[in-house]
Amino acid sequence: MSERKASGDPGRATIRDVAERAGVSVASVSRVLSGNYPVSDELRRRVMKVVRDLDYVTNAHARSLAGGGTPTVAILINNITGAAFTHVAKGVEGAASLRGWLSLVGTTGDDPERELALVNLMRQQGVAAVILLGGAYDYDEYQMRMARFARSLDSAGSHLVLVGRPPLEGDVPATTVDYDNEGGAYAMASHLLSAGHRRVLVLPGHSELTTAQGRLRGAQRAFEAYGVPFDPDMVLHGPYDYEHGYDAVEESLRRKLDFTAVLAGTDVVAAGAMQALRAAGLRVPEDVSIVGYDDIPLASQLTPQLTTVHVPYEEMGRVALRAVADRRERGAGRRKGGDGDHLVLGTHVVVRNSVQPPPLP
Amino acid sequence: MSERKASGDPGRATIRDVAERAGVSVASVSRVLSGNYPVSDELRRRVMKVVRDLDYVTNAHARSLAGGGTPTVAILINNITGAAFTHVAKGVEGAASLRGWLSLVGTTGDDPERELALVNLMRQQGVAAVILLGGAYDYDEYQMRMARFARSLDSAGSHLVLVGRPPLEGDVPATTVDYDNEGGAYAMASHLLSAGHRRVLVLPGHSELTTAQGRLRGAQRAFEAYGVPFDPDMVLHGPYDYEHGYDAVEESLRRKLDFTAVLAGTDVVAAGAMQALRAAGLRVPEDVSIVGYDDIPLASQLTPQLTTVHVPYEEMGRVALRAVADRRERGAGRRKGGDGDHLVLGTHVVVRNSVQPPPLP
DNA sequence: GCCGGTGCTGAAACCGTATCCCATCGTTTC
DNA sequence: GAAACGATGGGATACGGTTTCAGCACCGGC
Repeated sequence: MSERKASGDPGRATIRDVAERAGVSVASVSRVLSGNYPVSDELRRRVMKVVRDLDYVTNAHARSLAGGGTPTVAILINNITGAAFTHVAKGVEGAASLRGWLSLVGTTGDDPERELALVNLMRQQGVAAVILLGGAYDYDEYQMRMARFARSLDSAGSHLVLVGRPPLEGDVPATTVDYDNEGGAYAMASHLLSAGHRRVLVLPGHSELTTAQGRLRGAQRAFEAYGVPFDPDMVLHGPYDYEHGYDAVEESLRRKLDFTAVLAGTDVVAAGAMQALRAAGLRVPEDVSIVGYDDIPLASQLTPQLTTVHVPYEEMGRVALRAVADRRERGAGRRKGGDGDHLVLGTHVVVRNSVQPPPLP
Repeated sequence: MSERKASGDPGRATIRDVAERAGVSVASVSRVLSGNYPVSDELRRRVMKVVRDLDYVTNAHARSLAGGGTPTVAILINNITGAAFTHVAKGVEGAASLRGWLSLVGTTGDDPERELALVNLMRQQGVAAVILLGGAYDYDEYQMRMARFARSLDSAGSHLVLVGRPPLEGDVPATTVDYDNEGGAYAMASHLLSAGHRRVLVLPGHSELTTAQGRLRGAQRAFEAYGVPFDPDMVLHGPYDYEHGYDAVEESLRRKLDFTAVLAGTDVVAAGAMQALRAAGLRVPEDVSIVGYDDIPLASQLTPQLTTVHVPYEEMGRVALRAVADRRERGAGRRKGGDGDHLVLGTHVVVRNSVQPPPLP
């Protein structure tokens, strides 16, 4: 019948196939499908029947090349099995699909090379925005690297969004969605101090990670506010994982450090710490109190349930996507820094059962 | 200079801009960038310089429209914050990016409507494969629905991969990557039985979920093999979450059910069960033993560490992607069912500290 | 010195869709 | 009854690349 292709047609059906079979023009099919142009009922019926018969779907690449197309956002995350930031991804994804947007997910595995490659890949895809999730390492290079990303994406009509990282300095075209990291740590430490604890083991995280730095600062400020001396020897840095929590507490006990509470940088770290205390025969919270940070589901599943800082991760994801959508609607207009490009969400302490006043000596 | 665009060029640079500025043809730029055709060093240098100056990246849509383009796989998952199947996603993503492939992630939220919409969306994107993650509900409709997906994707040059679901019946163009679900449950139950337990509370999961059905069958077979009567009253169905584990055990204790062990359908369910036992003043494993399923990180972070069934989730993801890549390389040739389109990976029991012989009466 | 390669480059033809612009046809208005 | 008009349909072009095909320059061999 058709001279373009043999009957055993292997590839997918095109809009031309539909037009031909329905006996109408290609333009009409396009109009029926996108529905942004008046079409007679008769034509619509004819076209839709063929569309169903052929199980036709439009080619998204061709569509977006021709100007249409569904907007897409890229989510770049360190580790998709990680606890906290997958909730941000969920928030972004949910908000995106609510608007009919698509989301691409890439994992960087903490590798700057891979991060660069992914940003470029996403730029090729013409994404509406690249959303970078998770705390960053505060190397000197970080600012420059991100600034380069931001400008590069911006000049390609895209946009960089940083979630859970510190904002970029200077006049860089990027949006930051942040939470009150330091404030949460301040409140959490205050909670311990007001319960009477004075000797606190602090496990803020990796010393070069921006979130760890903020959490440590918050804790220090709380100590100052309470007039309690802050002992640097009680601070143990390390990764945000279970093993670090376990090892740090084990080590501290071995070194006979004197503490009545543990301020963990993360709920997972707190879980490890709790396990180590228990292995040493200490009770939580009767002998030692523990607090975490993040308020992931695990926090309420531990025994005892963990007092921790709630971070609105999913909300942050939604906010990030809204920021992208907003800026796209009003034409990415004037920026000039400081505008609405740094959004900070609040945190708060969730009191559960892992804190008690310290035991009498 | 150029008559095509004004100097304030807002959009991204095109290959034509590069060609013009380098004083060469569009074809040459394309050849330099894709590198699949001989080009003189001089030309390459000239082009690459302009590419760097303009920070140019090729338009992925145009590229894939013209035939080239990087292959993309779609990962469809119920809940990106879920525990087990995110590891599959990680496996897929890792294997994909190792080959330079891209991965799209969509979440279905257990909604068949959304699943349908996403499959169509992915079909529009021209993905190499759609990988569906997680157990399925065994409604009558399931087989037909999946078969339709499979054929639809197949005819569009794509492919359906089911991970952690039962394979489709009949001659359907789909690949299934599965694990020995029933075998794992059999081994796990045997472990409890051989420790001397006879009264076991079984929390297999939602009764219509295929994975739950398999786990229940495996347990039953083990009881039969040991000649131990299987009491249906000791089976409590429910979702795979912490709350269900907690509530089921609480309820069982209230009803004064007599049991010395809990066989949970999931590590998370086991965690909930453990918490409930402890809340009732029972010790694990001295008074009651508990086992889980999945071997997610949580399992080794509980106190006591959980004896469970290891499922090679991440490996399954890698295997799924390899299957897609293989079939694409050898041209998706002959199928005719049964070929290599059902891959089963093994499971094994991981013995930790949550099982002891039952206490003497 | 001429002819046939060889090695690279350029022009043009697509890929599949959206949309601008024009043609057509049935109505309404004077 | 003619002209103007609104409502639709069709043809052509653009989107940004890849790839085929042809062409040009330069080379060696006879």
